[in-house]
Amino acid sequence: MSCDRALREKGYRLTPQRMLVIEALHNANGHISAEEIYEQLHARYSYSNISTVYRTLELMKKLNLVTETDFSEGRVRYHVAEKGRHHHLVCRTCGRIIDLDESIINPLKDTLLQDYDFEADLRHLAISGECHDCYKEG
Amino acid sequence: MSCDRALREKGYRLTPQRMLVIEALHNANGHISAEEIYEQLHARYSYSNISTVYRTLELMKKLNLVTETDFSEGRVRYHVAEKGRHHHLVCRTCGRIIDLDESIINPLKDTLLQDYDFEADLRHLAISGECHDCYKEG
DNA sequence: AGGGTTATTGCAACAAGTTGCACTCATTCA
DNA sequence: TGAATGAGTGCAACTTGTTGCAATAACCCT
Repeated sequence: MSCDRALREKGYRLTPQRMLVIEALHNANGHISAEEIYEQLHARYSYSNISTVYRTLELMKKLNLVTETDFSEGRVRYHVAEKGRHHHLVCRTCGRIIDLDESIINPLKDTLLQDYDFEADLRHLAISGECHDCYKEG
Repeated sequence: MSCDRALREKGYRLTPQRMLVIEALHNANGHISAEEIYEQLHARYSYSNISTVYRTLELMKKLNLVTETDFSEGRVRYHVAEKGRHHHLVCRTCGRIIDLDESIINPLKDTLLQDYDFEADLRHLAISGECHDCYKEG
């Protein structure tokens, strides 16, 4: 759906650069890096700069339009917020990734809200650890 | 207690650089950054390099001697693992930090282990969100 | 449609962290 | 004790991401 409109409605300008960043995010099926977004932007609009990509992503994070997730691969990845509310378990040994429904975090969120009056932002986590097979061997 | 001994026992060498990194970590009350560790190291041992600090911290993380925590301040901070098992709630609006006992995460850890056979590494988290006062205003 | 306002951009410099390589030196073993 | 081994280091180059600033251009208003 329309990230474009969300930006406009909040009073932000809809530049060609921003439109292309949004398009790249929507076309990516799954998680895309800033560098990959920039490649697509630059291919169609050569007077552009990766700092614009970072600034656009920063803005979209602030507006809850994208989530940022660190899979411990040296760069973070982005994902349209509404396209899938989920988390990941990342095995530090074999790299295997297990997907998780968002609801698994709800009890923790509820506890933090009730006991600490804290509204935790826990969308799209990548939780590091060890999967069953690797744990057995280690 | 003796990080020194832990390194030796695992067959790693105890160099002056490593000893000074360990000392800085132990003397710091609270969370210390790589840069701060390097300042202390360099003051006493001028032929040293910050990459050694990073490599030592990496090794100590692997051996569960230190934990690394990202307070969203542009650099991560380190902490001797045994000196306090806890987490932090960081308010993204006012920056306030609320400390949390380690046990708060246990139900989630248990769920991940039972339902997904996944041994989650959830030590020393900094959970971002909004505290009561800021949430009321937003 | 055209002009003014100011958000947004490109650029270049910067900061944190990582990596490959050649050299050093702690440890092992004869 | 002295040589061989390879873990550990310093250095320099690199990667990802951030920031200040001057120039640009999207949007609003007439």
